[in-house]
Amino acid sequence: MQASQKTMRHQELKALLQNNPFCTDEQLAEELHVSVQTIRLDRSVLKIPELRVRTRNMAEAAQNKVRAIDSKDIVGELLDLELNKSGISTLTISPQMVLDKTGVARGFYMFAMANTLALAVVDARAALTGVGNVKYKTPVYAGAVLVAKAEVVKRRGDKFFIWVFIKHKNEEVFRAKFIIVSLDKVAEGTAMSSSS
Amino acid sequence: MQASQKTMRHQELKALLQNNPFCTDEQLAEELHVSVQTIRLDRSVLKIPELRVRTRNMAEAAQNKVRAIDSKDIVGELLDLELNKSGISTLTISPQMVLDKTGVARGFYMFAMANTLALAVVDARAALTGVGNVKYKTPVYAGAVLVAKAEVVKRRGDKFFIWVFIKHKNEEVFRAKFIIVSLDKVAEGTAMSSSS
DNA sequence: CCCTCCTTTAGCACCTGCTCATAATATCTG
DNA sequence: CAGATATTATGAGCAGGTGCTAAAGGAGGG
Repeated sequence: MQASQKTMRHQELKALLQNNPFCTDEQLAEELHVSVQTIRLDRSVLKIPELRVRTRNMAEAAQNKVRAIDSKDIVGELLDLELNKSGISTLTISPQMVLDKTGVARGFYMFAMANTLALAVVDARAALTGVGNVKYKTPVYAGAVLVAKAEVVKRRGDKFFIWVFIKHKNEEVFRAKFIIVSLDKVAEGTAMSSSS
Repeated sequence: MQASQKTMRHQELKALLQNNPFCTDEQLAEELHVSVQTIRLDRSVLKIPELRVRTRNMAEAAQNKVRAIDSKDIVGELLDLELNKSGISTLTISPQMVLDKTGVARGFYMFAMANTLALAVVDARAALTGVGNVKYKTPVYAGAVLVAKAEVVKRRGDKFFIWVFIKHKNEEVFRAKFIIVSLDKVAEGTAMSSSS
């Protein structure tokens, strides 16, 4: 049960291409100490296309895909939702989300997560954030799986008072209070009163 | 002075590649009703690389772009900075940053812009946001060019109290108060003495 | 009218990074 | 040891070019 060198090589191959997709078979062969033919065979087994096709796919995908980030990746995924009452979402901190210097996640990801969840909770076709009040309690590092819970604590007319807590492994890392203004009835235009 | 058909063809060539970069010389030749050799010659004059290189450049650029989005595109560009005192940055709201339903910019872009600016102002190798207090005053739509001004209003030890105002055409659309905690001891070479 | 200059084409050798097929070795396994 | 499996070698062919040389085609000037 030596996990057949082949299988291991396949893993390595995939890993290599992961962090450098622009690699010719020749380079891969050298890296893995096998012949070019072996690499070709491996690629064909693993259904990995040749360099040019890989490159091309990336270039094509890039034209459309680039923008996927600013919705899903930033705001997390909704797990549970009770309109006008509460909601739960998760977000995994990726290495791109942290500051190089400290390795700590940029604060606005937590804000975005909380704010988006708060907006989702409000049962309105459109809603805007009026005020926000946030507190960062503990730094968060890459890889952390955050869970946010939002709760409507008060409602006055078109204004929803919502609290959001974000936890990482049962430790609270962030909390926020929002006042969300529903634009549902109030037609477009100056819906934002938000007294100062 | 017939603007030499050649020059016109060059323009057309560039235009063609603009909206379909994945085009072989052969296809281009057919499109422009000239021979492949002419296309090659034109490309070489215009310093347009061959298909494979073009594709590759795009793919490579895409890799960086993904990263560029969550830093630059979200947080704006720094225009002016006086460490420990003030800073100014701009951010243009792109169509991707708005909510489909209302066309209003997602609130966390303003938050991210303000927060990042506040952090930049603090003259420390590392700093974290402690608390934030934000208020959205007016909705912002795509195309808006936002200008944020940050000012340190108070400093107590490692805590900086910073106010940030974001304006769009002289109208205040957002304001925030942050307490930023510096993780440095005391920044060296500070321009401002500031009581400690 | 011919001659010259510029543009456009053509032809050929070569390159990279493959595919596809076929065959010859290694290497392990029962 | 045979047999299977894994690896390597070999050769032909393809796409989409580069680079170079050379020839054909006007269009205008003298």
